[in-house]
Amino acid sequence: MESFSWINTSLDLNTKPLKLFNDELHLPPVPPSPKKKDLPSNVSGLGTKNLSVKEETGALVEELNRVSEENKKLTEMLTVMCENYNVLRTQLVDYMNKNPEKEISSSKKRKSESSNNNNNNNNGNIGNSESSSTDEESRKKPKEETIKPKISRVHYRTDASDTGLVAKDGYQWRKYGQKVTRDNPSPRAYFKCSFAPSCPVKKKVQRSVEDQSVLVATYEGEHNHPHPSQMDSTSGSSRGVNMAAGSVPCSASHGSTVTFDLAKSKSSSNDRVVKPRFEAPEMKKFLVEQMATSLTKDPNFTTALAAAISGRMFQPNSTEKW
DNA sequence: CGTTTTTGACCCGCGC
DNA sequence: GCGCGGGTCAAAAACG
Repeated sequence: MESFSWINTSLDLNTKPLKLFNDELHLPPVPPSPKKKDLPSNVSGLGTKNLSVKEETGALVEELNRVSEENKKLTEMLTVMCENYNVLRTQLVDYMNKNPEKEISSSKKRKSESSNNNNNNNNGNIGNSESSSTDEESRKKPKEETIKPKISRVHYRTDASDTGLVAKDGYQWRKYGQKVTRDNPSPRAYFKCSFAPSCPVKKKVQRSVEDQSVLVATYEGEHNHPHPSQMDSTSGSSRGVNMAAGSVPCSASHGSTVTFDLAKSKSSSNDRVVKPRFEAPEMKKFLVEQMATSLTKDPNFTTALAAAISGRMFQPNSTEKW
């Protein structure tokens, strides 16, 4: 039951062109920690070659084409991944429908807690009300097809040496308890969202029994407030943070059909924006973390990145084209 | 000084 | 009814 497979987010990037590009410019290898004062002396030889400007622009255009093609490929890959995920999720839901007695024993919560939730939900009809009422209903009528898990589980890979139980998902959490459970020697930490009680989301974080370097975070409920990292960026025109959060590839490719809705929810009143997005911020974060990890671990990527940065540093004028 | 973390006590559901 | 175990509370400590 508990076995899970990691999404292979290793993108196997085609980093060669960047290296070639670097070589074509006859640039010196990037020093480990280049000081900016050294730059002019390094570049001085480059600036004299006016003849090679055309070659360079040609190479740039070629490179641009390559990159956009690669971008297209990546987008397609991500789309396929999203679709695969949806298929898997559908299968899981089907499976759980066929085996109702095995699934989620999560609804055996305290009475007081559920009453609290109801109180909250009566006041503000925001997003989460649907899921908790579903929880109530599912307790009364377990045979209905309402298996919409408001509980999602996310796995974070961390350093094995990192002893903390901090799953960095961007939200602010307040720890309210810690327990050593029977089946797992490592303690389980209990967190509430810092916006509690207005935001009823809770999470449990515990290291995996099988792999101590894996943090298993179990989320209960949905945040009824925007992601903290998005609050600053949404107001301005720059969407840099959002792009970094990884929502772009799906929106760029497939419109609203591609959604990660682990914690299935009808669109809340907050969702005025028409832009397609991952429904579960945890899932989004998870994907981003995975991609970031696999990217940073990939020496090809780091060298390519260094080459790209150095290329831009030596050609400050060309930045306008990007 | 306000907020967060720690940690032992307590609550509650479940199985026997 | 009792014990067990997971989840939560809340006072004290730690922290910024």
